[in-house]
Amino acid sequence: MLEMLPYPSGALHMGHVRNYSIGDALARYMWMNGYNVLHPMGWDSFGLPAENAAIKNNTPPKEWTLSNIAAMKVQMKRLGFAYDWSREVTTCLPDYYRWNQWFFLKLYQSGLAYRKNSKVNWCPKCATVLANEQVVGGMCWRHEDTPVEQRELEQWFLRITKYADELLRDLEKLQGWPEKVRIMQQNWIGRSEGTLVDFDLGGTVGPAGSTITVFTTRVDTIYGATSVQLAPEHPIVTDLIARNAELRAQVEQLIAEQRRAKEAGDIGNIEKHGVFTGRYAKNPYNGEAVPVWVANYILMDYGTGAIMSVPAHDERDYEFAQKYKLEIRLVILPASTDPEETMTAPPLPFTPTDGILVNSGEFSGLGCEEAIARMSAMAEEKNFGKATVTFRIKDWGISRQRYWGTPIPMVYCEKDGVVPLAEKDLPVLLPDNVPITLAGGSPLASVPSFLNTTCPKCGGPARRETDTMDTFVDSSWYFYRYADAHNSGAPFDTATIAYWFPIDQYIGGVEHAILHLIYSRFWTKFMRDMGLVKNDEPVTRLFTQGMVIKDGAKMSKNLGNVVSPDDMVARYGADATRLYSLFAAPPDRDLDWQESGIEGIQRFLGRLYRFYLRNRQVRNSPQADNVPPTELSSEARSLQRKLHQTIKRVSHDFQGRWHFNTCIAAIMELVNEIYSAEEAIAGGRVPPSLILDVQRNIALLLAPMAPYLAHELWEMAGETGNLLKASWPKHDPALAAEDEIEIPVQVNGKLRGLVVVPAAASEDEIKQAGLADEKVKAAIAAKQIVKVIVVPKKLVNIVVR
RNA sequence: GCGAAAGUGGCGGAAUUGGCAGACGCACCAGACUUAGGAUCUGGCGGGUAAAACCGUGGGGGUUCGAGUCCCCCCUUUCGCACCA
Repeated sequence: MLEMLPYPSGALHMGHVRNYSIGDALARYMWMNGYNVLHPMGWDSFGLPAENAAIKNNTPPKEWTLSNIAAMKVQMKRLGFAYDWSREVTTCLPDYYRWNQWFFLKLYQSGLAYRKNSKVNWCPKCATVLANEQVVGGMCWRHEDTPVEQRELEQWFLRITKYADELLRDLEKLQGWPEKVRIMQQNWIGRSEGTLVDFDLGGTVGPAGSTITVFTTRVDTIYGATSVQLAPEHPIVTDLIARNAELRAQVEQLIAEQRRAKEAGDIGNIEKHGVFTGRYAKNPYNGEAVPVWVANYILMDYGTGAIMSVPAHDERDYEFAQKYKLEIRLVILPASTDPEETMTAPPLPFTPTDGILVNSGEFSGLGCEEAIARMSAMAEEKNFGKATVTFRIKDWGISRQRYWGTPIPMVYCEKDGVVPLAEKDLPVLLPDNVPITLAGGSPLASVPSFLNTTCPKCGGPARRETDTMDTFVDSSWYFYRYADAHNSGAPFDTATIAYWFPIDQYIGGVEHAILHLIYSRFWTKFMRDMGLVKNDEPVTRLFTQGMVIKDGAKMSKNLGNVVSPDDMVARYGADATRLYSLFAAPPDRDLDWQESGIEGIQRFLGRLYRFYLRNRQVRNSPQADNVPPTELSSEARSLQRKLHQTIKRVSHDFQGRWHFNTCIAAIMELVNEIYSAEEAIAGGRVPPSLILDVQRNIALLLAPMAPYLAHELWEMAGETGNLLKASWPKHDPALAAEDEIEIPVQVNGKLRGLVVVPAAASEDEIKQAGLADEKVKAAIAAKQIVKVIVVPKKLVNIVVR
């Protein structure tokens, strides 16, 4: 049972309290059901806020982070979450991050970590690089108002794309994950099957034989291609503008437009512009030379950065062709059972894939799908293209120009170039007393004692890599460490992992649907391939809880609507705080925090407590003197029935849908029932053994959700053993059963009366009782009964005319 | 634009399979206890009516003896994706 570990910002917020209250309730429930539950906690403790705090308060990141951890641990303990602290994982400590470095070396050896000069996302506020996943709508994921810039930098990348296909395919296996998260990952991976086709530029531009390779998912429409469109940053364009000043100016404008749109996050709405290069490229299928354009709606980082433009069968191409009066050539007709329709030209652009090819040489008459297969095969045969698969997901850039992260264990030697450290030289320790600025550039580069080292290969002078790792590296495998937290010879022991993994249940916010959860899946697959783990996936079941809302908005410091857990605990107690976070909404939905709501919970707990206080003497009653149900007073029998019904309802919700709000409501109903039986209890009409039974069971039912009070009540009921080791109660169906039930009687579907019948009444008896009801009689007087519907135990409906 | 989820009293939310809509809690009203009540206990509480009738689950149609629940169309909100070739 695992909840996502927090970033140690200094204080828990209500979102954490909710997340951990859900997880703790489930862990405790599982313990009471006899399972061996591993329920750990840790700290995702590298990252930028520690550096910001260092600047602001002049406190070293390490000090700030460790004191935050200490403070938050106190908060967690106060809330009563049952974690195994002996397995605590703190990612910023060397005994953890050394294994990040170890993994990095393994990745490097496997060719999965590599260095590349590339255009990267740069957040000026963070003064560091961001992974693609950390760019949200053109903005930094941490600074919603800061546009991400593009910079050219040399960076370390992890080859997550090697697993792109498997990451996509295995989503199928994750049936215990929310559909929504699977779809988000599927979109992120963005697999697309298509064809690469070379358009020959030979004789028209550049050196003879040079080609433009386009990527298309609709090669079947290629006879309708009337131009080729290049991304403004395409290498061929770069080459062309080097020799054409006029074109250069125009292309630069396109680039600027594209960049602006990207930064504004509305690249989807960019006004399509283009410029003709004056060159032509040859369509290898029909030998036709089509004009080559540069257009701002073509992105260099998708596919090949070049497309064939088929205006008749693509919306974007259609729009573009209309604007520039390019030829629009129809090559697909609708395939319809109606021959008339098949012959008529469809409204343009016509994009379905179930049409029939026309004007397409030898391929005319084929259906689209078959045409795609045959045309791809032909391209490969004749060596001008091939079927291919592209992905939207890119390799994971992990270099960060920051101090507070895992040092990357590589050195640069003048003689030997890039050299990995040996495993025995790990960990590369993060030095203390490093001046932190947000000036940009890696802070570690300013620390000579860190920077200057010797080459592991030749022993000559070398300098260390000064970038640190993205913190998502830390969280990609932290949960494995819980299972073997003190292993100093390996990240963990494989056999131990095989016992605990995959994680049965992981709980956290949906905001990690892509970043953390896709990196973790990648990391697991890599570890499996190196033989370190046996599972293909880290997490069998994932649950994403809703946000905590106040006054209609997500709690945030900016809006000033945060509720402090410490305040709540001080005013209402830990149990009430936890219980309210479970009661106010089902866990998958957003929760609206209302101060008056938690007061109601506190009242309920008080009511419950007073019942135990008033009836302390029952603890001495012999449990064995059970009175047969038939000999109980009606008040006692009602109470007994309600008790067993409550056990049934609470157990059911714990096993199924985790609607703790209705669990708590059920226990409240039971307490209300107790209060209505108060007089009977005082009058001695409820046997002490039954009262004691009620007391013991309520303590058990409440134990997962309100542990402090539950333990106290458990003792008040005369028990001394550990409540978590007591078994979860079972209801007795016979005792839960009603003797009599109320049956609504409808006439033509409208409620007209209520009759009380024995629970075991036959259909006919129910029907007769319904027909005999005075109100019903009145409603059907002078009407003809067409039929009578009797649903056993549910209702009677009399249809009259 | 595409995809998903949601829409129920004054509020948070119940109604697990088509079967008494509004459990439970909050707020509110009344009463009891009390010097006092922001404590506690009891009762009331969708709209409407003197009481009924009747009307009520975003709107409009439909299926059914019966629809919050199933089907069709539409509206609103939230989230995700968005020239992905």
